[in-house]
Amino acid sequence: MFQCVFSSSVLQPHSTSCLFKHLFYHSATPASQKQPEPIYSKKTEIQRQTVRAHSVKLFIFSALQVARQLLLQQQQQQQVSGLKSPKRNDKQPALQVPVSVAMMTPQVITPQQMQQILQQQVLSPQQLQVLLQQQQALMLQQQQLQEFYKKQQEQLQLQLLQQQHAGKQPKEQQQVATQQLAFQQQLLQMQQLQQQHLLSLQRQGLLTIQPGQPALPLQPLAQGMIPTELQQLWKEVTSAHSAEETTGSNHSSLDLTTTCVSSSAPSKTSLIMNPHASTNGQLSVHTPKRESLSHEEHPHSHPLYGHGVCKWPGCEAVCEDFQSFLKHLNSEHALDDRSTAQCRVQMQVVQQLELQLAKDKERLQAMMTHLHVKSTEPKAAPQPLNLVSSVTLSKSASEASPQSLPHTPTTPTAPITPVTQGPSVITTTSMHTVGPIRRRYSDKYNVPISSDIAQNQEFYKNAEVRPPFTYASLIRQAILESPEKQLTLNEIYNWFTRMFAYFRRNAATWKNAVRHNLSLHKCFVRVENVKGAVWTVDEVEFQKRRPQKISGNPSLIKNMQTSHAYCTPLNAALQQASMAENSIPLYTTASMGNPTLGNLASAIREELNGAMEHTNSNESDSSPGRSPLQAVHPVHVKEEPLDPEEAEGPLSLVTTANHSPDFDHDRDYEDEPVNEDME
DNA sequence: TGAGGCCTAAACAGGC
DNA sequence: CGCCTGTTTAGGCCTC
Repeated sequence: MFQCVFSSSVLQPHSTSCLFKHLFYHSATPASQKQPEPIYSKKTEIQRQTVRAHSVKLFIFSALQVARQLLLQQQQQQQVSGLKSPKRNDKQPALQVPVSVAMMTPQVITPQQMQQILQQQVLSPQQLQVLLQQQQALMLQQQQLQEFYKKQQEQLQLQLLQQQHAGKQPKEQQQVATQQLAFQQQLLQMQQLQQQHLLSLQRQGLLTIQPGQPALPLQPLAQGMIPTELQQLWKEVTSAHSAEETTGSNHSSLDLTTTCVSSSAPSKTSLIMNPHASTNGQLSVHTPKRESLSHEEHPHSHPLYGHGVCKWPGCEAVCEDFQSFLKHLNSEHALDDRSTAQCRVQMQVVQQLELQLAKDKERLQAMMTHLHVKSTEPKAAPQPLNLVSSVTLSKSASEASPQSLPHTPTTPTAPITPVTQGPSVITTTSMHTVGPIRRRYSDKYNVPISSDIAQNQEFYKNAEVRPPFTYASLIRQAILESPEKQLTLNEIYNWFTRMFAYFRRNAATWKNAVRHNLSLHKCFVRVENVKGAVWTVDEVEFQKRRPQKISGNPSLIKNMQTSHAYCTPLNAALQQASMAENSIPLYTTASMGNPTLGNLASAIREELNGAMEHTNSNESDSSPGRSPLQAVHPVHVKEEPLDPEEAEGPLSLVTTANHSPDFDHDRDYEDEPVNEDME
């Protein structure tokens, strides 16, 4: 970086501003991005590793030093001008600049030079002045707050003592507590102010925060403090501040050694924010403070001491008692390179853990939110984990209990959940085509498919959840739902796509399966009709192929429920509750909206949710909510164009008779042009 | 472990 | 020829 500035031929001897800009840049660049030669004392950097933030003064001083160096170079160049090319002449000395500056003993700069340099700064002198004034004002404020806080503390203690003796005046206590609270809020505001100031300095490049240093976590930490911690912090601030004040006068002398050696004060701001920054140069408020707290209050419970072993990372030295531990701590883990490095590593570990914790918390929150929603509705509509779900929830909640809200026949409800399908969303297809897809139980276990479909109609329509029924059962259901108990193949197709979002994609696959099932199973009888062939159901044959009935066997039902990934609790409820509805092929909207069934199902479902929720939540998590319109994959529609002629034929009767509420958007699946027009 | 059920894929044929 | 419908076969997975 320095090379690119100094060795470059671009840099002419007169371009001091350029030099300062680069110098400024480097001084404001995190150490990890820097060249091995920092602008201030490399020795200090390596040995202490404590200076992590550069104060404005330090920067000014460095700039002045470089300016001096540059002036010297210019003088030398003037003396040797014509002897060497500027390029070569610049190159070597320029590289030395930072080092020489760093190692140089402080020198006095004339006011003219100072003025010159300041004029060439990236920041104007006025800006610097303002920043310095801001810092001083903050310091002043802090002092005032500190004094005020002390007074408050004394007052509080006095009052507490008085009240202990008198045992009265809870009102005053409240007032004091309120004052304390207000003051703590003031403290927090103060810290916020300082944080903002810190950030502003950072943005302006005047202050360097090392990557990984908790400049931002500082605020949450401060906010998370309990009053006692704040109090302790103030004590530490007080001591550190007074220490800083003692060395503060040296700053004005622009003494590099003082500034750097007083690495205990790398910057006023950081010092204010964190007195412990002096120990390792990192803004760590929380851990050391807690350490000291616990150390004071519980002398023998040190976070670094436990079970007779020093818990310093990588140490594990055996200390027989606490005193020996303290000796060990002071001797082996004193403030040196190793300790500070280890501390920094530990800090990064903590940061990583905090990051992980935050992520896990977020995940937990999402899970809880999701489960809470699930527990309030008998059959959750697809709940994508995004902000749209809030709309979806309220909507689906009303949809899930259609008895509460009568359907408006012309308004498809699902399009309110505008969740687009994206690769980031785990689709139910991907989830269910592998595992649970095999678990079809309705045939075997006599779970009324019509009830399930009726109760979860909206769910199936909107969620790409594979229905837990075999193709044969679905085909039979489709046929039985028709007024004449017969359907053409295309009508069966339409029924599938209309009733299940799942079957709006991969049409070639499932249609092939439908045809395969129609041909394979004897229960499906092909009847030649005037318009062609229609399919009917031979119930006798259908019952024949379901010999394994376990209805009435609770244990098997339970196993079925627990092992089933779809709609299990609801089916369990329906198993017991919806016999009134059972296998009525032509269920109506009224039957769908039976409040008793719905409530009972919900109640039973809640009772069962302990073991089932996770499966359902998985299901729901993997079921992206989507509107039917969006769920209709245009590609698939085009791949498998449905016959609009059929839609106007017998199918219209079927849908009109049975699903008038959804007829309009059912048509959308059947009539592609309309669908696209609507979209 | 084997049988049966189910799903998926594919080939093939006939009709429109 | 392409598409739809219908049949058949094969393989794999799952449950019992």
